Amino acid sequence: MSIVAAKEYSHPALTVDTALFSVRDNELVALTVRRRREPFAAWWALPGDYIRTEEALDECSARVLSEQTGIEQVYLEQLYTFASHYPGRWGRVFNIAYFGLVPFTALHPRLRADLFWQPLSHLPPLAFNHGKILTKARHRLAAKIEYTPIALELLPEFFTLAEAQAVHEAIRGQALDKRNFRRRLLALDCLDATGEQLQRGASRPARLYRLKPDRKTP
Amino acid sequence: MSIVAAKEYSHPALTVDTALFSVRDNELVALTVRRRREPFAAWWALPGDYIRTEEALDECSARVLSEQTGIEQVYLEQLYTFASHYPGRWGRVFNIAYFGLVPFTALHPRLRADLFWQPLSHLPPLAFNHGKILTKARHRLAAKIEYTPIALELLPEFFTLAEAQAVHEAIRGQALDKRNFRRRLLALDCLDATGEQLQRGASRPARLYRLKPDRKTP
DNA sequence: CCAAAAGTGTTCGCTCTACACCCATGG
DNA sequence: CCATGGGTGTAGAGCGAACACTTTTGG
Repeated sequence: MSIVAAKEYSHPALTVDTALFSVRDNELVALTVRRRREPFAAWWALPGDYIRTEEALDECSARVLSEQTGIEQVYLEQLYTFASHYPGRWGRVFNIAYFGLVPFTALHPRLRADLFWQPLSHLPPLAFNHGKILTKARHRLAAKIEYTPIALELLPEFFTLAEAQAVHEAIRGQALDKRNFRRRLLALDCLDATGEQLQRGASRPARLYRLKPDRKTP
Repeated sequence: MSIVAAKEYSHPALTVDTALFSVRDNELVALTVRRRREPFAAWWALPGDYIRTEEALDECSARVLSEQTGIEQVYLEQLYTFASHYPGRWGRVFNIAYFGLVPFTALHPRLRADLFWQPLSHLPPLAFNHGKILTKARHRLAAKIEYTPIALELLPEFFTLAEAQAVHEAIRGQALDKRNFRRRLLALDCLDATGEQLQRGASRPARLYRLKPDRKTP
């Protein structure tokens, strides 16, 4: 890298935009925000914002989710950086895209009219290049679920094995064998059986598990 | 993303820096450039530059490699984006890091005094955060070699199976079984046997292969 | 006692691994 | 004929996939 006066080069705007997934009724959904301003006023967009001076990238993604959706404590990882150009005063924009997973219950109580969980099977067009970001995030999720227990981040703190299986089935889009699923998940040794049970309806109660507190991030 | 006047936010410098790997004498090496200017004058750095206006990210990585090393036709993929801060007039810098693979022969004829292939076993300190970038690139390479034939990008157009095996062994740092390696690689169905043979020294000639022309990028 | 979801083992086939000898060539 | 690296097959172990019944509870 040859250092020269930086002003000879473009100093464009940088945003962090986050594709945030959850699972509702056994269906994979992504969070969108209704835009209020031009460009793309009234379109759905991913939560995102310009990066603030001195802010770290991971912090920025978490801050924006907190401000725009009220969600805290999200699993986040960096996804990809895109370069775009828009006519008018915005000009060149770089999006540093993040990829996030939350339990559906994390947002539900605060869901407002300008926030909406889009089922991935019926996505509307999104503002800017957010459709492309979401597509890439979806591929990352589909790939990563095959070799890490990352999908457990979509569940609340305590969950049953049946719930864990439903989440995996929603992402993979196909049914899994119950015995094989349980054996493999427990073999990863990342779950603690709490001893508690969940009684739901007219059936045998299910044991509740949670992620081991000292596990590595998936 | 709420659109506001962009000038309320930081408009920092953006660089693209590329960790370029090759294999020399069965050892994994990374290309570094000797810096001429402050900061970090005379330190080794990864090839990189500021992004030019209107330039796409992939193009920028390829351009910088071409300008600074003369290498064309490199396998490149985006790696990660880092945010750093340096005192003085440079201030905030974002590095969009790339990860590249080339046959060792691609550079050798043009190797100049300010370019050096660093053996990864004896890395000097690098300028800026380039040591961190290189570490991350190395992890990506080690992970990806396990499930894609990406390491073949380190070989010239025509190569023997023994050469392919040597490259994998250099990256993994351990010897592999010859029969198992060949069986697996050929089973991927990404190689064409050219029918040509390579005679080298006092031994049976080796068949030459090349990547199938219509293969997908690894 | 019936409906509903939870929980539990075994068999089979395939894939991965370990392993040793003959072949073609140049000197 | 000897040294050098190229090329080949098979047997055993481990892993993942397929598959059905019993248990616990509420109504």
